[in-house]
Amino acid sequence: MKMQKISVLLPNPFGICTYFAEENLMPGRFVQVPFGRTHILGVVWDTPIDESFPDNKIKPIDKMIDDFQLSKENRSFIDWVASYTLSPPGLVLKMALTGAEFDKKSRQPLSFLPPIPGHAEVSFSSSQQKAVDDLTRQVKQNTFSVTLLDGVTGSGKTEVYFEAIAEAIRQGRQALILLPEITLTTAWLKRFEKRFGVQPACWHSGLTPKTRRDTWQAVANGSAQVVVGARSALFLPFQKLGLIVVDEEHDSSYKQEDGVLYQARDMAVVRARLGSFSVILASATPSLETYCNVKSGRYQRLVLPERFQDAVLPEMTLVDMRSKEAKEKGFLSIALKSAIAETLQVHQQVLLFLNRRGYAPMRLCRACGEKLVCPHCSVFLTEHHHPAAMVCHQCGYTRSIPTKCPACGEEGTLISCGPGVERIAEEVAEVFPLARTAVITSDTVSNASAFDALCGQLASGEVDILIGTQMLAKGHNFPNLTLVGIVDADFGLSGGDLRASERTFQLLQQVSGRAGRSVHKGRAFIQTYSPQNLVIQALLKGDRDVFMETEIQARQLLGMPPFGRLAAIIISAGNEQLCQRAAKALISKAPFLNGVEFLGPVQAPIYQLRGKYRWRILVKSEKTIRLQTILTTWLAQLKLPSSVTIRIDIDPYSFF
DNA sequence: AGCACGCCGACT
DNA sequence: GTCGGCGTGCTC
Repeated sequence: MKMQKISVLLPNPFGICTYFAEENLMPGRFVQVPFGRTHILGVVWDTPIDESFPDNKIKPIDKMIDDFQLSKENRSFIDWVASYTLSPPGLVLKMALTGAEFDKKSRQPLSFLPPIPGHAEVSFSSSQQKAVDDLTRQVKQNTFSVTLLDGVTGSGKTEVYFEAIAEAIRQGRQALILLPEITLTTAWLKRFEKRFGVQPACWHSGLTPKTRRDTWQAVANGSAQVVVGARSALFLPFQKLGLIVVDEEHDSSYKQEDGVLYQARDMAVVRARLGSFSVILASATPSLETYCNVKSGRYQRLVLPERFQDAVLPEMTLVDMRSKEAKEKGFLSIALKSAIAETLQVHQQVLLFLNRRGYAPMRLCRACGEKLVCPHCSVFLTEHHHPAAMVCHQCGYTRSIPTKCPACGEEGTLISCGPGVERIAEEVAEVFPLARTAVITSDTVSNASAFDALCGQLASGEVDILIGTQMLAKGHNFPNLTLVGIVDADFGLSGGDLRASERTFQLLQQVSGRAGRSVHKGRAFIQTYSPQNLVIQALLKGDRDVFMETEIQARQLLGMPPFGRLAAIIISAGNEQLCQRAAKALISKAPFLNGVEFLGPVQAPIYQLRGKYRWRILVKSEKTIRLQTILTTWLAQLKLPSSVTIRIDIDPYSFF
């Protein structure tokens, strides 16, 4: 029989390889092929055959797999993401094949019951109904569109986009909902079940291999009609995707920070464009990028006003921590402490927010000035009391809390600097010994059931004071929670991060919004050392749009995204000299081009991370320039030692 | 990315 | 004398 050559994309950095097949297999077919000493799953790709590759090195495929195909839409998406992020297409395919296994058949495959679009009849206010009508019309049209669903918690965003999902199901198409933190969504799943009568398929990193395999297959064969998942769900092999909802679209966890570096919210829009369907971006505090896209008319916007007249904004009080009367000792101001006392008096609940895990962010020797740092990273070790240890928040390195200074050997001279949530809990216990407190961080609440248990405790009034990190920003409303204290509003404002202000504003606005979503009037106390700061002022006035406009102006002036393009080049190596030399070599080859700037190299803010030294180069260009092409030609010019790794981060979110 | 081969330190 | 560290080389 005559052998045909086919191009197969493999789920590894190699990507496209040529194989022999007995027939001309069409792109999208799954095949098992020999590769090195192993046999792996690949997909016949659209790429032309590499005729320069010698025939005698081409192996025949093992077998073809008939169960599924990877549609043209999915293949284009993989190619698009690869070329945009400058990642090998094979690594993007790998994300799409996580869970794909064909030889293993589940004995009892998980079946996903079809969601029932008309399971529950929902009544809407007139503005909600208008949004529902708009969104369902868009889903019906089967054309590409992006809509920002703009409304605070409690405005009925979820219920509104549920109707768009119902419409997609009625159209016989699949729907995908992306959520930032998939582990803490029991409440969301309950609402879904109430509306549709069944649970949707879930996709996240915590799935068992069996569930993963079953879910992958159910998505591929279309029997899973609705999938709710973390960002990686975007790469599932949907057969007839008709809607993507990105909930909490501003959430920075949509940016994948290792492996293939992509922004799931943006890629959702790309996926929808390739498949000609609608995307709904839902948020109470939209990202600046989305806000700008609405302004320019690229995205539509539907605003949901509060469902109830009350509970609009909590009463905001700024506490200037520079003033002497603000505090006597500790980290809670007199004003905040008396507000806590008042709240406890009337048996209402308090939330204290501090975005710092552990007891203290640093330990310092007051005899010699030594600070405890991580042996693998250039950061301070955070002191934790529960359990007691010094922990590196970058790499996880853990050691005991020393009793004497490791540098000068003095006994008892190490002091804890600054507060973490545990230290706030300690102060609360001293000042309010009778109050029942709970500390909520990723250290204390590691999974969905723990979080649910805690929500239950809070709802039933078993907790008076909740102390926690940003984990508390989201989640349901507690009607009896009427006071929010932001312990350190300035946290996150310093540092050269492009989105520091934006993120802080979003976070603090969400946290303060936890107060008084109920019949009771809510109050928020914001402790700050920089009361004149734009973010703090905007927060105080609750004026999102003014904040956004000012931030837009600042970014526009600097040519920063979304008004310009940005890529970060991170050069890392275990050998310090080698790393620096590579960085210098790279910059020396940087082309001189109009509208493109190469900034750096500089040592990364966290110079040493997990034992690797790191240098950074930032490339900034005008919006009209395709940065990827420039980067590829630039970086192809020189061969670096194999012990030096280069990472390209298009549209970077992290700058350390 | 895996997975091999290959050349130098602490153990039965 | 071996087990094993991860440096570099290869996979259609």
